[in-house]
Amino acid sequence: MTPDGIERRSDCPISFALDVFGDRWTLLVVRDLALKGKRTYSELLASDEGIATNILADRLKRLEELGIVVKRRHPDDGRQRLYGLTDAGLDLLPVLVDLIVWSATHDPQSAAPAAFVEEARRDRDGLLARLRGER
Amino acid sequence: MTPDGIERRSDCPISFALDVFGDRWTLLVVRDLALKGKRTYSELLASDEGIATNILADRLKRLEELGIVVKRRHPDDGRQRLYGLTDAGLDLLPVLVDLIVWSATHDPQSAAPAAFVEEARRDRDGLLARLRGER
DNA sequence: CTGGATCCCAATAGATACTG
DNA sequence: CAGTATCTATTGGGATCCAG
Repeated sequence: MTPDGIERRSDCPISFALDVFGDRWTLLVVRDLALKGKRTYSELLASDEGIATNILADRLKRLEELGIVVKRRHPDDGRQRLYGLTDAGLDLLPVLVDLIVWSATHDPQSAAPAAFVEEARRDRDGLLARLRGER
Repeated sequence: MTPDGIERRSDCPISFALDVFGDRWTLLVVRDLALKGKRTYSELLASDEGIATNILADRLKRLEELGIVVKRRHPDDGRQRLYGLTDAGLDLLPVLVDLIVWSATHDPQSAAPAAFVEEARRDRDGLLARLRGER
């Protein structure tokens, strides 16, 4: 156990990334914040994959502790919280784009948007800059 | 359940990728084959992270079924098997490189090789081409 | 010997019911 | 609405067994 709360299995950077994202839900939360414009707990809870509420709460807390997500109060409605990505979270956009391209290429049933994939292949840097700017 | 044995939680390509790689071990096996030059079961078993033998056997079987890994007999020693990546496996190199860069940037205790990370930032395409060629 | 398969059991993840 | 509690299912570590 280290100061940031991650149990490192080795000093390999890929291993560290898997200690953070190596489960079936964490990166889906990041996806919803990074690419789907979701901001509130209920929006995140209504994912297509049907994330359970305890899992969502756990992952949001963990991502917040890791400095990947920030939680704020809604300026108008004090009950609501707004979730967003930090710079460290936005830096995951390359990983998300790579995963989309890989799945589009190798999943026989891929439903990845063709225009997005084509742009990712042709002008990856431009796409990433645009996605980052949209936040 | 689909023909390829993956249970899709949705038709999202990121979700599909996580259905395949969303655990703490699968991508470590890919890493050892893609970047560490490991080829045999015993070499893979001796990872820094201490993968258990049942987990390694399970992940190799799964990756083979998914067309990401190929298993052959050793030409000289019939007892040994040689594992390697298919093209679909090599196409994960971008993901691995992105994860290394992300960890190098955001892990306060990162031990990522500085020269590798610098090259990934400066000439990502060149690095990927070279890594692919080395296999 | 290498490359697994199997089993037991502990630990963790996750679905569902419930609460402030 | 935004979580917590509880209960169950799955994963994984470690030992052992087995086949070529």
